[in-house]
This record gives sequence, structure tokens and C-alpha cells, in this order.
Amino acid sequence: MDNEKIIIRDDLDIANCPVRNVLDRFGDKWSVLVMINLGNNGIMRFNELQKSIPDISQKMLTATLRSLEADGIVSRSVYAEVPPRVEYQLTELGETLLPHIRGLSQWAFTHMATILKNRAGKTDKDS
Amino acid sequence: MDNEKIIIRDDLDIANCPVRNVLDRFGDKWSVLVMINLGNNGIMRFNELQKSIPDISQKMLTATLRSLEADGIVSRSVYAEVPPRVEYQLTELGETLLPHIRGLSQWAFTHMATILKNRAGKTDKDS
DNA sequence: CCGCATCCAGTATGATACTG
DNA sequence: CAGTATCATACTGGATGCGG
Repeated sequence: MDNEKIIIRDDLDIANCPVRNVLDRFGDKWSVLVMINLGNNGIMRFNELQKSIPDISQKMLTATLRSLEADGIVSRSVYAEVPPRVEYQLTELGETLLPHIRGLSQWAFTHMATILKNRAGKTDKDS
Repeated sequence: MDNEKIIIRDDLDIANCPVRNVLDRFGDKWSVLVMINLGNNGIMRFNELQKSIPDISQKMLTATLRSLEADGIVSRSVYAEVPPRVEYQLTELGETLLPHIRGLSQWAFTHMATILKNRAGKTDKDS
């Protein structure tokens, strides 16, 4: 059973802000990486995705794909063949999200060195 | 630059992957909301932040601010007065990140209804 | 080949009480 | 006012084995 932690209250627009709703979805460990990979490669099979993100386990890849599929970000095509084949790709909704997470990734790529430096040597007395 | 150096396919560098590094930071439950609030209000005191995000606990607000401060996203100014006063604001680095999370927020606001509808409609097999 | 179920550990989050 | 400390709990994520 789903336990919704999002409280719907009218006195607070922050609590029910879409930011929390959406961020809860791809704020997890793998959703963004899956979306980026699908965005780069188009249609991918389950195994291809797993190879593209070796650190992900089957369980998490499945869970991530289910989540994204439930939100309409990713579409899932099952082919009743032998051997079975399942292909994933971004929906149009997912592709509208892609530029944003790419922008975020780009920012991360640009500023990661600075962040790591800040985190390691927190010797800045004044800025 | 348009070249995508963030591809995570064959060249697997999870440890150095900026996406994972940065996403681990503000992929938590509150960092984004804190950044948005600071971005909207400029300088804010601890209590003001807590009032602006009522669902957050003191502990999590403190932890979130410490994390953001360690990364150089947020600056913290302590005034040795009575009563004590501590003020927070985004650093310049934090402000460069702000547009990206705002873009993300905007996407979330635009498509949340669709996502919620997708999420609700996909679960009709379970009753 | 694809995916689920179960068990298990680490961590993120939260409530409460206490301190300077 | 602005935290810190402690405990309790929920959830995430990983390992493994089973099923279609």
C-alpha cells in the first residue's frame, strides 16, 4: 500500500508544490541516469540498460522503470517472443523533461570540481 | 558546449560521474526547497526558513543547510548577539544552480497534473 | 531474457528533549 | 533563537533465489 507523505494543505503552497511531487520521483538514485541513457540511445532493452549502468541491480532497474512508466515518462513494449524481449524508451513527456535534467547534468559537470574542493577544503574564511 | 561528455555508457565512471555526485546532494528531500526559498527571499534566518517549510524538522533543516554550506551553495552568517541570529543566503555558486532547479520546478508545475493522472490511471488492475 | 519475492543492512527522516 | 543529542522508524538499495 502506498503511503503518501505529501500533505495536502491549503495554508501552505510549498507543501503541495509540484516540486516535491516530481522531485520525489526522480530524486532517487537511478531515475535520472536511466532517463539520460534512454535519451541518448532511444530504444533500449532491459539488458542494455543494465549494461549501461552496471552499478544498478536488477531490482532497482525494474523499480526505476516501473516508476517512470507509471508517471508516463517511459514507455514499455513487451514482445511475446522467445526469448522474451522488452524495450523501453522515453515518452514525449519524458523527452520534455530531458533538457532540464541535461541542463542540471551540465551544471553538475561544470561545477563538480568546485563543489568537491569546497567540501574537502572548507578553509574559506571570507568570500 | 553541446558535446555530451556525460554519457554513462561504456565509459563507466560512477565515482567521477557528476550527475551522481551532485544529485546525491540535492536529490534529498529538502535541499531543493531550501534553495528555492533562499532564492526567492534572499537572506533568511533559521526560523524563517523553518516557517517557510513547515513540514521540515529542525534536524533536517540543520542537516540540509550544513550540506549545502559544505558544498558552497549556501553561506551561513552567525551574529554573536542576544538573542542569537544566524542568517543564510545563496552563494554565487548557489545562484548559478537556481535557474536549473527553477526550470525543473516549472516543468514539474506544468506536467504534474499529467503525471498524477498517469499514475492514477495505471493502477486499475489492483482493486 | 525479463522480472518478481524475500530477506537484510545502511541510511534518511522524524519526534522529542536538552543546551548555549 | 538556533541548534545538538538520542532514540525510533520507514524507506532505499543490494544479494540471492525463483518463476514466466
